[in-house]
Order: sequence, then structure tokens, then C-alpha cells
Amino acid sequence: MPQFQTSPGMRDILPPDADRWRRFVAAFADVAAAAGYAALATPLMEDAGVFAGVGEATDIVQKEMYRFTDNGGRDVALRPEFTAGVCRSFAQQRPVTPWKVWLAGSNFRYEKPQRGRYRQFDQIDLEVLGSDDPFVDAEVVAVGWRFFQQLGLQQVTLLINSLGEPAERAAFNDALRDYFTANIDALSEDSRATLARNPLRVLDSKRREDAPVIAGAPTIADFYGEESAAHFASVLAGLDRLGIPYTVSPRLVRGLDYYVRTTFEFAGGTLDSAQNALGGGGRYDGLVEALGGPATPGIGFAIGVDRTLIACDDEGVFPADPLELDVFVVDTTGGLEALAISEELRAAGLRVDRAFDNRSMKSQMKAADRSGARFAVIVGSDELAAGTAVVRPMRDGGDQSVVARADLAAALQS
RNA sequence: GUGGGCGUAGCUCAGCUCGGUUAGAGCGCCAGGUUGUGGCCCUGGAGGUCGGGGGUUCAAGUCCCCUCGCUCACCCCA
Repeated sequence: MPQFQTSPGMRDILPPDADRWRRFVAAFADVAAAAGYAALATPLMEDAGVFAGVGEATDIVQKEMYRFTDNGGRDVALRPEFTAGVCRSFAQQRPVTPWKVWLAGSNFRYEKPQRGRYRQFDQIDLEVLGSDDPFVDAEVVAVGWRFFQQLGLQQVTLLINSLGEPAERAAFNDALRDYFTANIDALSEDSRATLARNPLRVLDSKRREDAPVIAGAPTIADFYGEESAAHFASVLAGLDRLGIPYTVSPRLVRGLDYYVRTTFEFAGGTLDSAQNALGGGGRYDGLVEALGGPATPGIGFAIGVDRTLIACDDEGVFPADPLELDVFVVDTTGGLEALAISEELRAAGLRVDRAFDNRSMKSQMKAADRSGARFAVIVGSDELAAGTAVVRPMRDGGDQSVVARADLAAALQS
């Protein structure tokens, strides 16, 4: 074992996977840009207070934040998610609304790592601030949906719910507290602890023993006022119009405290229940105001890169591809010609690699083979003297030919 | 935070039950067979604090304790 390894929950993304990540983000950028969303980058670290709105009662804020005092005595934290930082940015920069942005990058939560969950985990994220038009909700969901389609995932399902206005949500929460307290004997021990902190989240319990109690619990829909009911109905009408299939899931509450009204989740079809959430999001209409900005509605979602790539693996789509080369240069005269030819061909737009360390021709040819390049360009002492190079097809068959150095790039580009 | 499984070569693993030559295999890597041509084949080579520490023993990769790490699940979440 080497002296240093990656810190728990952190890992190296090696070739060719790192390039797959890059293409994943690029695919999302394309889908987002096609819908008028601009790229945004916010700091990896914020004042810890920025994240308080995520939920004082949530595990994320309670015990999972990388939080510390910096050298200037400032209370800071690595972001555990994107939305709070985006709202802080909005409150600080006051951009023109609607502000439609997307982000990609790492987030940090101090949790015990397991499959599909790491302490440093990447997400892609999309947010709209400044409008509570229900068709914004529908558009946001549609962009996420189209991204999954773009990747080729067939088994993703959309769960959607509305938590109502804050006051309705609060009334629902009280009703749940009463109901679960009355039935506390039937609840699992874990759920009793959850009940004390946040009755809403008891609905999220996946423990089998809780299922009967949860089945009989009050339903949020009974608490909707006219406005929230109409808003939610319009969101669903928008999805219907787009032909996006969804399941209204009255128990879907999601884990972050700031959600109101529309909430949704993209569930993978192949992972087991505990980690099948590929992404999720919802409205957070009060969050910008809570961070000291103007009252501003907002909605967005985040998608876990790891989990979605696992889903891609399971469905056999969006594979990792090795680096593809056009040309591999073999030079047995010391390597100076390979240096010159490589740069010359690269300038002509070709992907070119070469061997180093003045190895034998056999060794260099093996390297050329392994590289997967379509052509080997070979220079020995004869070619060097004659001002030529040998062009040898490596994959498609055919004979090798001798080409004048001046014609090399043109010959390879055809 | 709780519980299970696992740490032996770059990778995948055997050896551990029942302690006993110099710790092995496949793949990969390097070189040669073929002194200017890859893939297939053959030969050779490099590469190991057996995760770390302590203990038992004449003797520990193997048994015991501790510890670190990885992994899977629970909780929670993306």
C-alpha cells in the first residue's frame, strides 16, 4: 500500500471514465442550452449560514456538512448541494428574471460511502428563479426528462407531487404529527425519532413495518387551497401536453426543508429502492428571501452523475469510450522526427500520439497497435534520408505506402 | 451512527480450514525469438513491508487481539 490513498468517500475518476463524465456534462449542457439555460458557476465553499435554509432538521445540515472555521475565523462549509448557493448568488447579484441557469460540479456530504453515494459527489443542476408560472415547472421537468432520453435511458420514471403553500404544508405537517403520534406504537423506532424532528419525512420511510401506518396517513391533497390545487393541476396539464408520463405520488416529500408546492423525483428502473433516486427537485419559493434577497419564486432539480451513470451501465447505454487516435508515429532514428511529424499532423487537425524512449521498432509498433490509431506513420533512416515516411493502415487492412513528407498530412486526412 | 463481507504482484484471484522449503497463477508490462513492421505463438525477465501494529509459537500470509482501509446494506440522501 502506498503511503497515501484517497480520503474515504473520495475517488479518482480514471480514463476512460473521466472522459465519460465530461461527455455527460456536455450532453446536459446541450439540452440545457437548447432550452435557454446559461451556464453558472458558484463557489464550492460558502458561509455556513447559506446552507441553513436546506433544513435545520435535516441530516445534511445537522451532521453531514464539511464545516469548519477558516484562517480568518469565518464559519464556512463546502456546499452539500447547489440550490442554496444559487439563491445566495441571486440575492447578491440581482440578475434579470427569469434567471435560467445550469451548473455542474462537486458537492460534499460527510456520510458513510456506499454504492452510488460518495462524500464528494457530482451533480448537474438546473434552476429557474423569478417565476412561479406552472409551465416553468413543466419546462424544468421536461428538460430533465429529455436529458434522460438523450442518454438513452428507457427505464426512468417520474414521480411528482405538490406540498402546497407553506401554510398548507404546515397544516399538513401538524395533521401528520397528530396522526403519527396517535399511532406511535405501530411505528418503527427510527420513524419515531424522525417524527420528533419532522413528521413529513416519516412518509419517506422505506421500512416495511411503517407501511401500514403510512398508508392510513392524511394526504396532502386534502390541504391544498384553491391556488395550489390550480397550480399543480396546470403543471400536470403541461406534462400531459408534452406527453411526459408521470405518477402523482402523494407521499413524495423529499428531504430538503425548503421545498414548497411542486416536488418531483426521477427514479431509475434498475437500482434497488434505497438508492434509486437519480435526481430530484422542486419549488423553493421562499429561499431567496430567507437569504436576504427579494421575495423570489424558484424551482430546479439536481441529478446525481454517479447514479445516473450506474443506471446507464445497467441499461447498457452511454458507454465509456477509449481515446481514439488517427495516427501513431513510429521513429527509429532517435525521436526528433516523430516530434516534428506529430506536431505537424496535429496542426493539420489529426489526433496523433507517438512512442518515446527510443524503443525498438517492434516495441513501437506494439504501442501503435495498442493505441488503436488507424494509421502508423513510420520513419527509419532510409525515410529520413529520402524525405519520406511510410504510412501503414493498422485496422482497415490494405498495403502500406511511401509518402513524401510534404504530402503526409494530406495523405492522412483523406 | 449501526450491521455483514473483504484486504496476498499494476489488475483479477489461489494459498488460510488443519501454522512448516525460496509465496503462486492468469492477464497486463518489459525484452528476445524476427539486427526495418503490430495483432497469433514460444522463451525469458521485472514486479510483493501477504493493509498496518501487537501477541501466541521453535516457526505466522495462515491462529488471536487491536487498528486502518475498501465494499455492501440500514439510516438518510443525488
